Amino acid sequence: MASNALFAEVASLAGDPARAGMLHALMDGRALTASELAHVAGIAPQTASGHLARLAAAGLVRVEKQGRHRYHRLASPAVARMMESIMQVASDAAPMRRTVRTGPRDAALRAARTCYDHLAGRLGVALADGLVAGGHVELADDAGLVTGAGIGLFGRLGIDMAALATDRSRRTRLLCRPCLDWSERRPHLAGAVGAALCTRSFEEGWIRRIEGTRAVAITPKGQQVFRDAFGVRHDRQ
Amino acid sequence: MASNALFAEVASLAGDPARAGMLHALMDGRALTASELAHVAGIAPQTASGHLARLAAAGLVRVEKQGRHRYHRLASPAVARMMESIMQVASDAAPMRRTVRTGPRDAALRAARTCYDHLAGRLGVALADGLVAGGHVELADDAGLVTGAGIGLFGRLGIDMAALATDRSRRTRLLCRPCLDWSERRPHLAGAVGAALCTRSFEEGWIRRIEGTRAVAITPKGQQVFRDAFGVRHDRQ
DNA sequence: CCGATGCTTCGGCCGTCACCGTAACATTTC
DNA sequence: GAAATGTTACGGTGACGGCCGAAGCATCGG
Repeated sequence: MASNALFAEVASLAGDPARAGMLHALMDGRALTASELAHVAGIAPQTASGHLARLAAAGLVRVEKQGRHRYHRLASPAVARMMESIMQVASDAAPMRRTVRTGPRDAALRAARTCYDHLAGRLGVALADGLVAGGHVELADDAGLVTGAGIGLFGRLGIDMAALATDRSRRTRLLCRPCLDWSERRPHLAGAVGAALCTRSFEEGWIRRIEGTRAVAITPKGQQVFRDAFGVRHDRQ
Repeated sequence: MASNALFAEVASLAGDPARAGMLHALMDGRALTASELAHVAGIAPQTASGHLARLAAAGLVRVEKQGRHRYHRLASPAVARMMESIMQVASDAAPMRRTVRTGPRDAALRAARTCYDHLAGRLGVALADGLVAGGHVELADDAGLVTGAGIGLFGRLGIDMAALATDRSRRTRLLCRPCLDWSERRPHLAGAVGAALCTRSFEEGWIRRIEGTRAVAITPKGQQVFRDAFGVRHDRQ
């Protein structure tokens, strides 16, 4: 079977620690330069360059040259979903191993972070919980949908569900997807709705990025909105 | 980040051609012996044994000893979904490569096959199309749901939607999920409903396995049922 | 109890690949 | 134009890991 070789190549590319680190860093959906990626992976720039060339040739990342910089980003949401699913399997296996050493830097990540194009961590899970509790969203293991009440809520927050519909998915209620959180081990909101909610949160200043990581900080304004609109309590821990 | 090492380990395990072949063979959801897996991967039994030990230690496969045989199966649906998502990325990259040589043995696979626990290939896509066209199912990129009419249809086929509900997902309409087909590049039906439909199809003799592969053959009875219930025409090519 | 079968462990060979030093190329800035 | 910065190309080194042959354990059948 010819597809087997391609499969192995893709998985193998993701299987190198250095490349995995780079892909991980790209999971926030932003475009980074080769030097930045080399730094996060802890390798020399020329080594990173080679890795990135291979990742680009295989269609995992997309490069975009701009002046003397070359910005790299994940090639597609499909790649991000692949990363998620591998993380999922990895964290399933984790409990059986020795204690997962949670460094202090992980704390911010666990509190709130971006997961490619949507929000994850305790914030992401709390938002999903709040939406479910409020009857705005229904989530199952494999799928999710936005209710009529949810369409109204999102509309009031400036997210037009009808505008999110693509050619393929005209049923606006289906534009959401559960994404199992690797730190919380519970679902959070992904899909078009999750992405729109994340984008909106940045636009409105409800959250802001913490420099150099995928973690995000919740602003006072954000805490108020999340509490009022979604019923999310202040995250104390 | 500690999770990075686990991630790389899992991806790396899937990235070896021999192991990828074995995992691929396990994608039909059945349990196979170490010898069978060694055969499909084209390696010596002792080599396969080492691979399988590592896969089991990492939580990708589950072993089940039965007499002098040791049956291996995928550890969880999460592993199957990971495999699917990697295949997805791999097939996205494929068009850019040289022509995907489709051996004659692939023909049966393209016509109809199992994808872990549900049906894929032209049959799987045609079933999904028929269900959508008939208003029994709604499918978007990220999610799917069964309509009221769909619940009735599945009920008449002996699939009780209420019985499929788990603790987590009480909303029976959400028990379905689109799974992008690597050969057809269009979605087919996965999730609890897809799995139940596949199981039912074997029970009722609508399809039967083709020895030694994931491909399945559609029986005359099956062709009639698929045509009458789902509007699937006879698959000519 | 003995041979056959399925599976695993051990030891050694060999290819692959990640890595960096050095150097060249491209682009921006002064 | 020259220096600085970001990126790519090349060559050599070292290590990790896949592979098989041979031998050691389990289990089943006679």
